[in-house]
Amino acid sequence: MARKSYHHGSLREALLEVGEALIEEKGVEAFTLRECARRAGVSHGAPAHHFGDATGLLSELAAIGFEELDALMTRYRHDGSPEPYAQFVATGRAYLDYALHHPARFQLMFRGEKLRLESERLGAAADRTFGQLMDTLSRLPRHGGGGEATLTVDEQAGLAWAIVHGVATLTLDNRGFVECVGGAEHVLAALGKMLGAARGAFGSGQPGVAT
Amino acid sequence: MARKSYHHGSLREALLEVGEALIEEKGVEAFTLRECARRAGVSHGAPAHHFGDATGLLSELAAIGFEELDALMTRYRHDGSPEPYAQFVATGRAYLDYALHHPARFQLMFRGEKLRLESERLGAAADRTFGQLMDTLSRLPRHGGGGEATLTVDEQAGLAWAIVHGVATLTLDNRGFVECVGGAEHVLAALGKMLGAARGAFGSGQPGVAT
DNA sequence: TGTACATCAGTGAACGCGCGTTCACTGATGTAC
DNA sequence: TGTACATCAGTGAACGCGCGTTCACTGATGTAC
Repeated sequence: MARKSYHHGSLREALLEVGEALIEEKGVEAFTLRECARRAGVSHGAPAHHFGDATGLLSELAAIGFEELDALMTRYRHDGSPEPYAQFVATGRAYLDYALHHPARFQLMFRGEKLRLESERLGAAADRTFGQLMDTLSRLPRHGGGGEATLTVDEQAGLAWAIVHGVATLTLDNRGFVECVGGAEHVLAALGKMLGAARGAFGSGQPGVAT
Repeated sequence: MARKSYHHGSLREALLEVGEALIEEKGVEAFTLRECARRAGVSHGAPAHHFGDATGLLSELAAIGFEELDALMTRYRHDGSPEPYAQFVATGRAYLDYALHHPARFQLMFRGEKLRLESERLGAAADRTFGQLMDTLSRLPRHGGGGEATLTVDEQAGLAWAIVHGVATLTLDNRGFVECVGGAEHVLAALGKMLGAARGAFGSGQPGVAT
């Protein structure tokens, strides 16, 4: 790992890798630029040349996170049936998988703390991800009747997003949830069942099973 | 506000009040014992006599939070119809109201960071709250068929909890959510509609409307 | 009622720590001519 | 091909900051006799 040259060569990438490992290991709160520099084997002033300050680096990490999540959703959707329900389930599955496999980055991305929200890359990546989410949900067929019980696209999307996000954050943060109702898989399976029964509200297509 | 005596008299309570204000104002992460002491007009060593360290004080705050949330749920349930759906909606409503009115404390309670999880008062209060949640949900009638689509108590509870928690955390943390799908009220209304349509899965009683 | 003593609550000075930030610097690299 | 120069990336010492923790202390309070 010893550097030969005075210049690192790819310090930017190295800092991102090391920063990722750091938050995954000790939590977002424990993140410091100095520790990052230390792990990258570089003096503590060096990171400033690339990221300015800690928020800069974390925002970049969050942006990468959204890009990955977006790609994961696309992949899951592509690998499954094109049927709207299946697409919806694939998207939710990707969201949940991402959260459970990258808990610290998920928190970084969705809590929005310590992020420079004006960051162009971050904003674009987040918009693209949320856009894909909304797009998938908007393709679900509406409830046929057109009466009072019809859910609008927004309502449908909000509920679906809330369920998946709720399962993800409760599973990550809350022991009580896991103890009381079983793990995320358990709840996901229940969601599949409910979608079957509730397809009147969520649209009239075939229910996709979440397992 | 000047103290007459050398002893504060009710420093413990004062520190809790001041700590509450501090996290609500600057976020849980910015909480320090020294700032607490400063605001209570007391030397920075004094809090140690009552709480040991920062985690001790925060755990006490979280315990109080659970006690309040538990009481709020009880009140909402008591004020509404005894019908199972209404009870369920009242519980969720209390959960959401609490989160939106005490965002920092809600985060403190549910993220579980910086808490002494062995704390007796905290554990008891949390258990009681989650118990009430589960109890309310378990009274919802089961789906009649008994077939594959039947949700168990745990599944039903997990889904309901996840929805409400998801709405709460996304509303608090995520600008994108609010922009894409409207506010918490909007989503709650949608939940009411969906419950109507999905009552086959959530039980066969009267649907309660969440608005 | 008074005295002696133990206990408790709050003080304030001191310590070491790791942090972010600054700054003059130096080694490496690229480019113009 | 060589030289001169600008620019960039990384160095390392120094600074001030607020934090938690420790410790000997002192004022107040309660209790035993």
